[in-house]
Amino acid sequence: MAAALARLKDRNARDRVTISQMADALGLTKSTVSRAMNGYPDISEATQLRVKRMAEKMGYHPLSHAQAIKTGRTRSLGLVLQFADHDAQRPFLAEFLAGLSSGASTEGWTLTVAATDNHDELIETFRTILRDGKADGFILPRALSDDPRVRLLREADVPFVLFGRQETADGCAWFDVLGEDAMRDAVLHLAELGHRRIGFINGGRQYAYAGLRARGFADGMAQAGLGIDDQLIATDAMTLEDGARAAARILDAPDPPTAIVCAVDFTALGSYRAAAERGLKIGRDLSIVGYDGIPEGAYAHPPLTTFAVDNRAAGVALATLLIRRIKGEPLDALRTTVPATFVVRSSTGPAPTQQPKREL
Amino acid sequence: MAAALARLKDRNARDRVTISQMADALGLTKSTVSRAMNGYPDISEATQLRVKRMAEKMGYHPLSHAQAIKTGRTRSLGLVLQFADHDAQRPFLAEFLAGLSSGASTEGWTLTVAATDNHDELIETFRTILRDGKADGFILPRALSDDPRVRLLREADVPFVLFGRQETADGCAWFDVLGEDAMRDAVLHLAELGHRRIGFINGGRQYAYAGLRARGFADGMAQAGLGIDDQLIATDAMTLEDGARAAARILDAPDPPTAIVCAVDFTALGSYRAAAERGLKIGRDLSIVGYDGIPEGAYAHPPLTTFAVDNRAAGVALATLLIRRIKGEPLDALRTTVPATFVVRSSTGPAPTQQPKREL
DNA sequence: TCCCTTGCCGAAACCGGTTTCGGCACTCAT
DNA sequence: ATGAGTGCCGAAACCGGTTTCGGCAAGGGA
Repeated sequence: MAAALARLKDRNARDRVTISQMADALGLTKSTVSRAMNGYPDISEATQLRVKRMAEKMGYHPLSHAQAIKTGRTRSLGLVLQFADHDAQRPFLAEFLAGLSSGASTEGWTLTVAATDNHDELIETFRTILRDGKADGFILPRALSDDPRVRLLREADVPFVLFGRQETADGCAWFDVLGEDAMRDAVLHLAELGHRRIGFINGGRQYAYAGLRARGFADGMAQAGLGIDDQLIATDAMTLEDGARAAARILDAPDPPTAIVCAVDFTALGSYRAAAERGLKIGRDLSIVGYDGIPEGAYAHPPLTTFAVDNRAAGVALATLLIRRIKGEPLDALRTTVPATFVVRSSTGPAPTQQPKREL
Repeated sequence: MAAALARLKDRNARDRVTISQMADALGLTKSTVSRAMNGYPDISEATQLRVKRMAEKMGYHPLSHAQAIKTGRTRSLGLVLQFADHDAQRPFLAEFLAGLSSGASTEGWTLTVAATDNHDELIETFRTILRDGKADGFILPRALSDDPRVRLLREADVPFVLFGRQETADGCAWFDVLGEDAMRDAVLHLAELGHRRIGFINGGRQYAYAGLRARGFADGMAQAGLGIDDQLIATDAMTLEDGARAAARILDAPDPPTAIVCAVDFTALGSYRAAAERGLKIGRDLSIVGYDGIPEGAYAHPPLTTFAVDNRAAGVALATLLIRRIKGEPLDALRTTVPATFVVRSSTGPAPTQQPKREL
């Protein structure tokens, strides 16, 4: 603790070591030290090593904003959050931030975040951050199918990475979880349990993932040799209430399903409600599979079978991708996907042999 | 949109206007422009106005990291999040961030955030941010009763503001919500409804608020002329599960209460569970008052009576307080409290005239 | 009228880095 | 031996601001 405090004071006491002090200590000039630190080829291996060792020893860390004045880059990642829409984003935010921060800091970068309410303000926010050089690039969470941020940043030639994929992937780096595979596997899992009529509650179609997950569901149904009944399909459900509504409609269809796949955990939890109102016991009369892996799912009754996505890992990945992007790596090397992990709990079970009884 | 794009490009196209361009356009020198922009008294009113008008006209914004090289200040606020403990913080995070960002940006400041998992890393994180000049001060969320961050930053003479109050308030600026008043009013509200045996489920005692809320509860009981039964008191409950456990113990006491005040909404929701397991109908057999105003409370059955705290407003307040602190305002001017707003919903009702029946 | 303030601004140094430009001392082929 | 490269580093300009210092002109008191 005492040591930590002393090191904290270092900065305030202004005994931060500068490049000139390094140069003096080494008997070199500032320029040589600078180039050695940055690995310029015109500095000999031996000198580079000597300089870097001394930096280690003296605790020399170049001041990022002093470098920025010449390089224009400040070693910080930008994140602009939008809260105008539903708040489904919130449970993920903490984990996601932790991941971003971790990914950034291991490379010596930092994270500057801003939040906006409306669209106009959003653009203005990007502009301000850029103008002030507070970020060298941006992480764009929740890719939209037609994303104005992407158009903007791409044309302005500002580095960015998407969390999510876009159809028009040219000119974009991204990281994404394979939601379509999850939806497909959900269907196959249910089919294996004997379900033949399966409903699907998709998320907001403005998001890029909606198309992918719909396709994944369809693929699963096709692979399982099952037909899709439009009456059992719902879209644009993001919240618990949306899910309850959608599930209610689906369950009240003339020929209701024995299972529902939900593209979003919240709507799965909403389906619980609709099922309960109809006297259906989840896991027995009706199977439900969610997606996201929100903590509430584990505590639900019964615990929700779902596909968990690791938002912390996503943050780490996105941060490192963006840093590489800023450093100039080609785009095609900067596209990554990971699978969601299937968590089988108790909301799925064998298909009921007869039509579920309506006890209410 | 096109205009927005053009302005975005501004920065990349490097046609950002510098202080030298300003000087040329005005027929002044850099130094005069700089001092005029910063309101130095040795520049005439007329010139200051002329310069500022021109800055407006040309869109001149001094580069914060260029200033920082001399001033050491970069116009950014630091926020270090900790996720080691329970995740009760999460639902507030989004609103809180939005508030911070908004408060910062209206003053032309930005927000640097980092997240850590463990304690050692925490200190290291502060140090790194400070060393790199990525923040001029810190916002410290969730004040602890004995907070190592406070000790550290105070001794290192780094500006900061607390979200929450401390006993040893000397040397601290803070913002807080009057949780103690809320607890007191909760008791008084219940007493007015005829309740005479009232339980209390407090939050984690490591947090500064716990002591305050306990005192508020005690004050309310005293004002209502009611005695406190230790068997109806629980502490250190933060999560829904904690609340369920605590409520179970309290409800199973020899002489159970007809109402419970909870220092944390999650534990109030947990109490719902314990009550349901005992066949008690919330709002009739058992009244519950929460605190925080989490969204889930509104959707609970029955909707939770609680004290809502505006985390967005808290963020705004904390950001502006910190900025003023960094600018050198005296500490005593930088302490603010606001009341929580009482939201009466359906989890509170008149005290049952007879002992509640145990239907289970 | 003269000197001393005072108000206002310019000149230049400075902050902590990066980058361009050259130049010196070695090879190495001729 | 000589000229042309090449490897390696120093000198100095530069980035976009801030700050110190000094000087000029106007005003005011004696």
